[in-house]
Amino acid sequence: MAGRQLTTFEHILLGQICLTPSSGYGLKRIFAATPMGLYQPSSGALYPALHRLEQRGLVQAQAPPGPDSHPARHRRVYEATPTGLAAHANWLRTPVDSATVARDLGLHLMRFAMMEYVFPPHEVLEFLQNLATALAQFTAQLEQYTAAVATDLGGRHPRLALDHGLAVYRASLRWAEHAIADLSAVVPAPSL
Amino acid sequence: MAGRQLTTFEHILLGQICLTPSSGYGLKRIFAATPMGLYQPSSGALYPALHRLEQRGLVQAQAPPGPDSHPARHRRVYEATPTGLAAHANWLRTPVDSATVARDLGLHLMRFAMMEYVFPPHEVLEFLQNLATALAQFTAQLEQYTAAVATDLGGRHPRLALDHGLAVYRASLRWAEHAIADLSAVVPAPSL
DNA sequence: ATCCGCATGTAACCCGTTACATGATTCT
DNA sequence: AGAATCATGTAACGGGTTACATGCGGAT
Repeated sequence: MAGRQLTTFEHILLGQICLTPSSGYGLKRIFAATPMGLYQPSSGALYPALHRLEQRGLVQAQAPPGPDSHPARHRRVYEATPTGLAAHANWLRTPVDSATVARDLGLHLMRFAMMEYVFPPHEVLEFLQNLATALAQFTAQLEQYTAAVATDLGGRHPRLALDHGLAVYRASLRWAEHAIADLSAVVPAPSL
Repeated sequence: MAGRQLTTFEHILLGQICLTPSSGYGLKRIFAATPMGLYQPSSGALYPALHRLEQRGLVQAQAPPGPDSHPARHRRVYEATPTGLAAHANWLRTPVDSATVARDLGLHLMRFAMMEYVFPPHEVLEFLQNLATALAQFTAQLEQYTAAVATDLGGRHPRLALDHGLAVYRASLRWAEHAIADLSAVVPAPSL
């Protein structure tokens, strides 16, 4: 039934629509307003992606509500179908892989931002815990690699570049731990 | 003369070849061995890219050196042409834009790693200084944005995600400052 | 003799970018 | 009425992924 799996972009669109029914243009504005629009989708990416989501039955354009004359012609507001909501929740539950956590960090943060009203607190904490574990593993591997090639690195720059990675992922790990503490404060604990 | 500008991927391939003449397979191995091959190029991306670089006259396959029987059939080792070296140096000199420094951080680190034997120390320091400035500007903007939307952020997660960005880019900035200090120690200063 | 790793290449497919086209709504 | 903005769409193009094809070289 399901064809190939969704693009990252499609997943993010679907997530936004799950959060708030939106039109294509509305989504564009959201991307533009978002902290420093790191990615500004083009029309040629946006509208075809929405059509694909619609064809899969993950979203549907709201039927023009105005029963009168010309019912909101041209404006297509999409909302998520039950299938779409399920697909989105499923995506949010994708495990964090320590081998690719560095490459996918931005994506994981996106997922974290989107799971606030979809997951119960304990599942959010579980996600953050997995993220922290993956980051810890990754940094450990990086340290190990650094130690292994300590001498025969061709020059100072590669070593400094490694240091950068280490510094950044450690900061990310500290953030994850802080976020866990912050969110745990509200939800004291699953009582056991 | 020059068609459209090179892909990021093409620039990185060119840079590697400038550093060390390599075959396609050799480049593949380099990517695989590099700290956790965040990106593993496929044959379908690698070989066509090398052909494009060759057609532009940026690299050229070494003539089979063995004058005897079958001169290293099948192995194509590329080396950079003067044009290629110039294009690479030019790419390394691309300014760091504070508006996109977050998106391009990985790329800038890649460039930093590659400029060790291409640039004189003072130019490397200049690059790091520009990077630091851009990161400082970017984090300042992020802080400003955070303050502006402090109240009407819909939930806790978006705020935490912003905190993550801030933490990471601050770590990057600290690294840049550290790298400047580290490299300046060797090159005391341009004497004025 | 065969199997595996080296090494290069190609074709189908998909998606994002660029650039353009088009119509509706609102402001002046 | 005319301009700017809202809003959706499409065509050409390019490049990356997947998957496959091919040939050479050394190992068992």
